[in-house]
Amino acid sequence: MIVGVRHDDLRRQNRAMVIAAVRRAGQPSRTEIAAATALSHSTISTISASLIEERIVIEAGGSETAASRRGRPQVALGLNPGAASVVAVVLSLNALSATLIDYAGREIAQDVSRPSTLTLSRAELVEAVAAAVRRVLARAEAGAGPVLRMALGIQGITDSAARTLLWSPITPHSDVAFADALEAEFGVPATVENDCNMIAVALKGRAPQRYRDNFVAVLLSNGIGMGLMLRGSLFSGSRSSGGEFGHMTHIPDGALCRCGRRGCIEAYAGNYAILRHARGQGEDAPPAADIDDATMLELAQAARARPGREREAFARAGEALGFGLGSLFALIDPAPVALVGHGTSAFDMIEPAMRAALARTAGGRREAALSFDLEADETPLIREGCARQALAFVDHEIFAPGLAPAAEAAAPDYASRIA
Amino acid sequence: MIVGVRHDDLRRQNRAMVIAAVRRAGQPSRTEIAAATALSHSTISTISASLIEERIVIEAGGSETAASRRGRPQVALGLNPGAASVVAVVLSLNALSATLIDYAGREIAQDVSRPSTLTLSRAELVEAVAAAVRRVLARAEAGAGPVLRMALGIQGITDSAARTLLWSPITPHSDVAFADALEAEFGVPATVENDCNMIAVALKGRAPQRYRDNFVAVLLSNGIGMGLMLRGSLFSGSRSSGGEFGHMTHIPDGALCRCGRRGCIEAYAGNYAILRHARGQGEDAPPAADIDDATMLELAQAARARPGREREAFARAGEALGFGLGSLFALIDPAPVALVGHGTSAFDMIEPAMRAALARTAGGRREAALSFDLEADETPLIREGCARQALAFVDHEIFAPGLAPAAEAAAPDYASRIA
DNA sequence: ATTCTTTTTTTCGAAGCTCGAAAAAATAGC
DNA sequence: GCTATTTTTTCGAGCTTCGAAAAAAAGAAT
Repeated sequence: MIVGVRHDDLRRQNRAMVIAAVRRAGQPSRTEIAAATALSHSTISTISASLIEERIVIEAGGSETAASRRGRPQVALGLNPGAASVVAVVLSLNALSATLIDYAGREIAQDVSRPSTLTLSRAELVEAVAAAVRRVLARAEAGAGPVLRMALGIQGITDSAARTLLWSPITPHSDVAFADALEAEFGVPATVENDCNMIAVALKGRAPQRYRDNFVAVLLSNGIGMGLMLRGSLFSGSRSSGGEFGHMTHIPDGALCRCGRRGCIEAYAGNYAILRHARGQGEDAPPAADIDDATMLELAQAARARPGREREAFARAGEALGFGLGSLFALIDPAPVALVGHGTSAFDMIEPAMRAALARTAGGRREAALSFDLEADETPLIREGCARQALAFVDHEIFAPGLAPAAEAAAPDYASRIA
Repeated sequence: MIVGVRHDDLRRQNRAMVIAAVRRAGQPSRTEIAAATALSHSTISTISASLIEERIVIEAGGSETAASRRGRPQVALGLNPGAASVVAVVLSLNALSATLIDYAGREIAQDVSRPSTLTLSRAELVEAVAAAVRRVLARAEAGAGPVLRMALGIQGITDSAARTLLWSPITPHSDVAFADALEAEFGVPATVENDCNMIAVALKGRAPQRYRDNFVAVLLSNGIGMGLMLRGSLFSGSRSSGGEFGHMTHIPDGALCRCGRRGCIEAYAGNYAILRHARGQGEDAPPAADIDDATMLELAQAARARPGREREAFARAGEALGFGLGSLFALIDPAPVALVGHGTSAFDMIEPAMRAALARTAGGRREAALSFDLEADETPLIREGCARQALAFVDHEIFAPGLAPAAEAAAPDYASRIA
């Protein structure tokens, strides 16, 4: 339902805007905030006064105010690190980390452990996560702000409310209600986020100029994941965490996929598929659940050294990715593409076939000059994305609370073209 | 850049909201508008007073006020048909229509003609459209409101600013600048819209309950088109009119497509592909540009009558559509699907193979019970979509002018899940 | 050392918007 | 004709933002 804009929404909205401007710019002066938000100086003055009074923002004693020009020096504002904190948890195959992050986005404490995720029972898995959070909270210094949000990044499919892990390759259990468990124990709102979505959030945060409105992050590991940003915000399907790029069909009724179906992109481009082909096991060989990085590096070396099955396996992976990206571009044209994960270490073996395939698709016709950003280690990105996502929640829903902004307020289509 | 909400944006926004509420509800009372927008009665009273003074809205003399209850009767408000008018032009293969529509959305006049679009020169094609607009304007009655917007719906690819037809199967010319030509002659802002996008807009207007946030309209004709609605607004790619579902890859290096590439969905599911296969011409046979509906009906009859090439051709079309939809669902899960166009008349021959293919995809796993809405005649939908799109522009940009609403105002991701 | 310039930030009154309560309007029921 | 009921308008209060002017704080000039 369309809903009108009330008068108090206005303040809420502008408060959120000021917080966002400070988070983005780091240590902006009031004048810079006014310029960034197009609000008047007096308004910024009023809003920042109340934010300072509430200890959300602090005056960061005009330290490195660049070359001090003439005139009254700007006084830098910064987010008060002690205003709040959030927990970012990253759970992947046999690896778990929990990180406590202050309101300014800096790491306070971290706990890393290596549970055997494939063999743990459902209760043990949940307990492992809870215990990691417990440990990292115990490790926090006295001055840390109250924990106001937790985000758990996991490879797999979550429900659309981000409360439950529906399915994941790292555990045999389905429908694991992580968010409820964490909320029950710690009394802090929590969400379960898809790892690739968090990667996309992190990329947008790191390079907002490059990763602006539409882009895609593809994770190359044992499986193939995707995080999709459309019109500047994360796109997840209507019913689940969305973006299952790896399970688009590449070859109808083709190679056996980990998901039980046939011909998925992943069944050609996932690590298990590359390994399977390199070892000449045929397309019906059951996918390996856990392949260590060293094995994949060996395969890549072998592929570089001489023609043969290994080289062919990487080329087939590239071909699958190229056709998949071509179809993706045909549909939604998400210009920059980031490839993330250990699989990128063999990108030199993958790229030629990928570009060749892409060039043969309709979506790829404008992509001849497309460059791919590579990032081998996905874990820091996932952690960073979780932290950003959690902090954004605190910014909007706790420090600028009120009614949700009208969905209607999104720019209408004919206008969005002009912008 | 994020931009703050100014004080006057508020009025603009709420004005637009009231206009939208009236357009949606038809003849609502002030009380109903207040309920729909969650604004107070006093605000609605003020805003509607000024809209009435400006002759945008009129009091529609409490006519059919249902069973007149006790109390002061509601006075229905309606859009003033004479406040403005828009022109919706639909150009398709060898067919052209221009329709003048009043501000209340009712048809005032129409002009239908049959130019040979494939053989006209670029200038003649533009002139044909301009002439149709000229004729329909001449046919308007005296009381019609000023024309404030034109929208031209065409099969093909338009630029992202909706000003130029980049490519279309209905003409050999590319980069036809229809919008500039129309604006130059008539002095009215004009846009060129993709036909399938307009179909999606029309569906949303006709059944907003069913076609709400995420859905897709697929046009089955000589080519395969798609209109994609994401989060309640039309999605077009970053650079062009987007959604080239028909050119997602079905079979790598497969059948020859009209676009010159190989293996596109269209190269199996388009009319020319069905015809080609039914006649045993092989996958490299050049696509026919114009196939009349009677031919396709004959093929469907033959397929129904007996097994053979015709039946096989429709099954292959279904299979291509099924795998394509499966990939689409894997990516973005746009729950309701509408199939539009003359191709739906053979849907009984297409559906079984389509569902079978869909069931074999990851995206199709939840779609067993998916029902497809069929609509054989696409032209009225395109016209309706153009009219709605043009009227929405008048509503927002002319009758509630001001700065574009902040893009930032879109609901943040964690919130959108709850809604 | 003092005054002038320049730039940032705050203050203050004005204008605009929405809201709630109360009043006015308009009709059905008795 | 009076009362009850519902819709619509009116009016003052309370926010918010804005522009202009004032205040603050520093470097530059004398």
